[in-house]
Amino acid sequence: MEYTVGDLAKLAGVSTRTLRYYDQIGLLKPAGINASGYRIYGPAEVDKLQQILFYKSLDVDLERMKEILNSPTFDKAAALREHRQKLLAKKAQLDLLIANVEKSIAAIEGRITMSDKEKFEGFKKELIRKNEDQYGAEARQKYGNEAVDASNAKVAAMTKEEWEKLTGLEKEMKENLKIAFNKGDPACAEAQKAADLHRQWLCFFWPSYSKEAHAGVAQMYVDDPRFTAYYDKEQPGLAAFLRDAIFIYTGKQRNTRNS
Amino acid sequence: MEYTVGDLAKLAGVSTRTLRYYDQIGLLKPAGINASGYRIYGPAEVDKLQQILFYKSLDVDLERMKEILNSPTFDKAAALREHRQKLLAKKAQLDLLIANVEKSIAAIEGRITMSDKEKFEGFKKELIRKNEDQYGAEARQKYGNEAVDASNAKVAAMTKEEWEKLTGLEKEMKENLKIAFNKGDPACAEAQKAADLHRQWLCFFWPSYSKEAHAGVAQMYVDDPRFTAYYDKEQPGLAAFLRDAIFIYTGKQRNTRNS
DNA sequence: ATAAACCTTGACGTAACGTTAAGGTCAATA
DNA sequence: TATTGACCTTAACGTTACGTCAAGGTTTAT
Repeated sequence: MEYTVGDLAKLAGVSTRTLRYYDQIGLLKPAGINASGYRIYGPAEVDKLQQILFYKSLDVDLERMKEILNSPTFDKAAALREHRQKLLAKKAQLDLLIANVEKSIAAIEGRITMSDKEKFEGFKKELIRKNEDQYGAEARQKYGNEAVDASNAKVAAMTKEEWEKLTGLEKEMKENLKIAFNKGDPACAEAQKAADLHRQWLCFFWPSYSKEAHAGVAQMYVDDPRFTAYYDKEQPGLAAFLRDAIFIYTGKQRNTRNS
Repeated sequence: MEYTVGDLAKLAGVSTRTLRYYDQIGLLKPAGINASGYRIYGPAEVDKLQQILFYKSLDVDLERMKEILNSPTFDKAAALREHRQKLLAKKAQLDLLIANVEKSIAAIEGRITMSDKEKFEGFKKELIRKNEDQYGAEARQKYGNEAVDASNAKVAAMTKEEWEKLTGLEKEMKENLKIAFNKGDPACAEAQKAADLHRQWLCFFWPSYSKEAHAGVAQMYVDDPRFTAYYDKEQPGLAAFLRDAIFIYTGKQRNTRNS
């Protein structure tokens, strides 16, 4: 398969100017030149252009590409594996930026206040990474705090309205639940109100509501430690109490379940 | 808080030249100039610079930034949410590139032969995306919600025995996942084992398995705060790592993997 | 009071092309 | 056969987002 500049350009999605420039700087010379002075590229050049575009997507400058691609010890597979690693690193960096954005959204909405220093942390890390990228260092990944903040900030990714409604629902539910818990009766008005609010909360996530599913979730709050911990944190026994209230709300019989 | 160019530059991790340039082109004017002609920046400028750096990380050119930031209808929170969407889109694009790299490695190792056209597909898609990015097309992420919510409903309806089987699977998956996470490679054996266990876990609920749905759920683990919080609680970054592993797993599914 | 460490405004350099400009080549058509 | 239009060529200046001196004024610390 032989290509002229235009053919290869179209194939690769780059401009003909780009190919001529690569020829000019000696990055990608055509396989030959025909009688009328046209550049002719072969399959080897297609492969090399692919390599070039890969590296380009990584922001490797053309000078460095020449070094890499002209190296006699150049192992394609190894280069691609390295490339993959870099792409993954880039993605990790993106995660960091996303976390920062989400944090900023939260800040604007008044839930968190960020110090001026904090505002730039994501970008500073990016600078460091770029440096490391450029000079081939492979050390990285200790973004502990940021990642934790990221997961917190995920909540911020919801629209403001969603967030407010959700937190409002949850807060109201908990208030009712605590009052009911102190009364000790999962059938009392407050407990049933809490169960109803919990249903609304669930409906926020679920496309369709069913009593059975609702009861199932309530049971899971007791069986699954991650949920139990959440509810029992403020008031031990609250998870089980909520389950009882929901069982009554959904009409499920209180049978022999332990915990 | 008042800053001179050097102060702000240090804070933001940019050069003083950059700040003078932004002043020059009217992108970021200082709050004022003191008696000796020094530029003085205030908190509003810190915020604006942050916005600028956000957009810069997206390859938005400075001219467009002026339009965006000087727009009277400019809503910071909305802009950030849009920004976040773009970052997520960029990440999706990275996933595409990674898939392409994986494919190329396979091709080099003789498992597949790629046509010349195929070799450039990833890059062409990138071009399209860049265009869409530039001209304000919106994000489109449709998959995930229904599937995940459906699975939640099923979890809720489960018996305790089923639940225990499930948690067993999950525990084993997590063990593999943590080992893999420490290695840092979502393509390594443990990570892929974890992805496979995760598939089994999913098959517990799903009537039919599909790679696309699997990948969709993996993405949800990162997008949905409920899941992210769960995975990242023990090991920050784990949700994203699991997603990456699953993306590789679902992309490589064709290569004789059994279980 | 003098150096170090800031700040100022030019002004030229750069990477990786985009964009004319001015012209040669090739296949198909009037 | 001549011309059109889509190719190709080299040459050269333009662009973006700064980096990098240069030449000089200001502030702070000793």
